[in-house]
Amino acid sequence: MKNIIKDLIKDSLNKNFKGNDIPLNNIEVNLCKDQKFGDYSSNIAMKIASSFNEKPTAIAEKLVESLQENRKIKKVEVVKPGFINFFVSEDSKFSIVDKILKEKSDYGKNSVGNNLRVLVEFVSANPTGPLHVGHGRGAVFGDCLSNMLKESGYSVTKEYYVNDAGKQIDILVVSVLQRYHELIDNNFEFSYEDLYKGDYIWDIAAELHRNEGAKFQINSLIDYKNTNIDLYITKIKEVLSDKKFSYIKKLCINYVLENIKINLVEANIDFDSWFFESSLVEDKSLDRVLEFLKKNNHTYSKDKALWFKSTDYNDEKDRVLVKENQDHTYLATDIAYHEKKIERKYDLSINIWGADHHGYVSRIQGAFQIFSKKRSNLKILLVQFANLYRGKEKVTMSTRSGEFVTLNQLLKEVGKDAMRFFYLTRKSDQHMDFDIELAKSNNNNNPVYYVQYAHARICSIFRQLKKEKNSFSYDKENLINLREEEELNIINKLSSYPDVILSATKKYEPHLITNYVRELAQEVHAYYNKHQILVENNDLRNARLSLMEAAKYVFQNSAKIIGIEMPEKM
RNA sequence: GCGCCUGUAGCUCAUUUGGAUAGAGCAUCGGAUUUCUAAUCCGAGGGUAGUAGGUUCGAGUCCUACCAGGCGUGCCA
Repeated sequence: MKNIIKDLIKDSLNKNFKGNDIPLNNIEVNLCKDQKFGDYSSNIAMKIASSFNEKPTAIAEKLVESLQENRKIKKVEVVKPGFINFFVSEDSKFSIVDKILKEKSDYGKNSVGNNLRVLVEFVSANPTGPLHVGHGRGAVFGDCLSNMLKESGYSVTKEYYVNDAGKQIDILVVSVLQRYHELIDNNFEFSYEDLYKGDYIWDIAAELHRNEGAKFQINSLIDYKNTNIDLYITKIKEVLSDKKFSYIKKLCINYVLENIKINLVEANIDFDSWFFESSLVEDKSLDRVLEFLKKNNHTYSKDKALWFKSTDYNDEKDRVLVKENQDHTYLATDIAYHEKKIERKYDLSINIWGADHHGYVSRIQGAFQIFSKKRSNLKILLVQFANLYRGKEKVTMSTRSGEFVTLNQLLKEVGKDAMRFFYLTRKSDQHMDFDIELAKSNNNNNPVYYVQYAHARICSIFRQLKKEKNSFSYDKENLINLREEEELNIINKLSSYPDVILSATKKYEPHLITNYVRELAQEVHAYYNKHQILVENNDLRNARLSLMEAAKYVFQNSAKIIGIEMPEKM
């Protein structure tokens, strides 16, 4: 509909201002907030008024006069500052119901994606412990965004980047070894301040002990108790042998990743691909990328370290790729990983990061630019953390101390649907507060129930219809019976759904969809309360049922994108 | 210090690439069910959009300064 109006305006512009410099491809047509202004409006007259030195209203009048007749437009008006308001004919409004009933689960889809290959990388939490609520928002955001992109015709791969090669993993191994030795021999003092302390460390140690006995016991490290952690790790690898250390490492990573996968599945998130940092070292991609950077003058050596000239790309300072001790940094493998994304021929890479990583954006964008020559191919979206509250008390979290609320706990407390919906009601770059107590104690205040209830009510109507031994038969001609204000409101809402999907996708803003579906639920509840759907008159009843059936599809289609259930009964 | 993000009703947040009277939910108060599910609906009160300027037909939205909060500023990941 928007496009039809745009074309009409374009045509009229050509008639009136031919030869002049008018942005024909940039005509704005928007849905009206208020019904009294009509259904759609355009501000084109005000936009171009200054360049013709005429009053906006005068230009608007001129444009309206030469507008072509169209049976879908009932009326066109010019209002005060210079808006042109369009009133859509009833016929054309009803046709949206017909369209939905024909397209069903396809209603809302579009093809702007044109099958472009998109890689969405998200969560990517270090496999050093279970996912906690800090990861939740990004996880849900990334998953929903992927669903939206699919709906818009992109070919989407969801990927989790597993940091299994760095120092943090070694610390995890040491943490497990510590508990393992406590299980074998309490006198073995293996303490170190910075180790991981969660219960899962005990679980892994116990599994190791159960399966392998005392095979990994070591006795000669007490002298290194107070050295720095790097030295400590090196020493352990030496005493234990690299082979045994790697064995335990593999065990740890598998254990933690399994746990993460289970959590994600419970949150209705599944990944297409798990990319391991270690593979970049093993297949020499890292070496290759470092060589390329060196050769092309993007690096230099200083203080026995290799530096990346990230200041060439808006970074505040240059960054180290290879440390003095010849270990590579996280950045080095991350650059190799992004080079790999280009090599894997994705048209668009989307990274979803916690907002605390924003300082990292320019250096990765810079590196990406070096390999792709096109900056626009990498989109980095930052998701603000949700502050977690229990009542008035803020919950502080730290993976190290082991004091964190896991994603699993949150899922159990508030449920998958509520969690996903709640996370998605806010713009992702906006800080948000998540009060667990409120979400737990006040289930009926949760917006997700409001939406699901609207859908369940519709289903209930159809159940009642069956009970009355009646049936629903659809006839397009019947739709003219929909004359109530509430019915037209619902029709308007339903017709804007494809636009919402499109603009949510373009702007990477899933919250537009949760807002939309809540508004639709509101219209449906209001209608349900005021009007009886199962009326005596066959034509009217079928018309109303058609409308409800259409609404049902839109509820289901948006629920699929949001990733929640739409129960038939509550 | 420097950089990025944020500031909208008592609280949590919306506000469609700058549009018409800034909207929801929660909380408060008052109503609605012989009816397809009351997890619902209808109504009321509640605002200097952090502050001060600027840009223009028009600013919560863009620009500048200041104030307040968050994050970043590692040869950590």
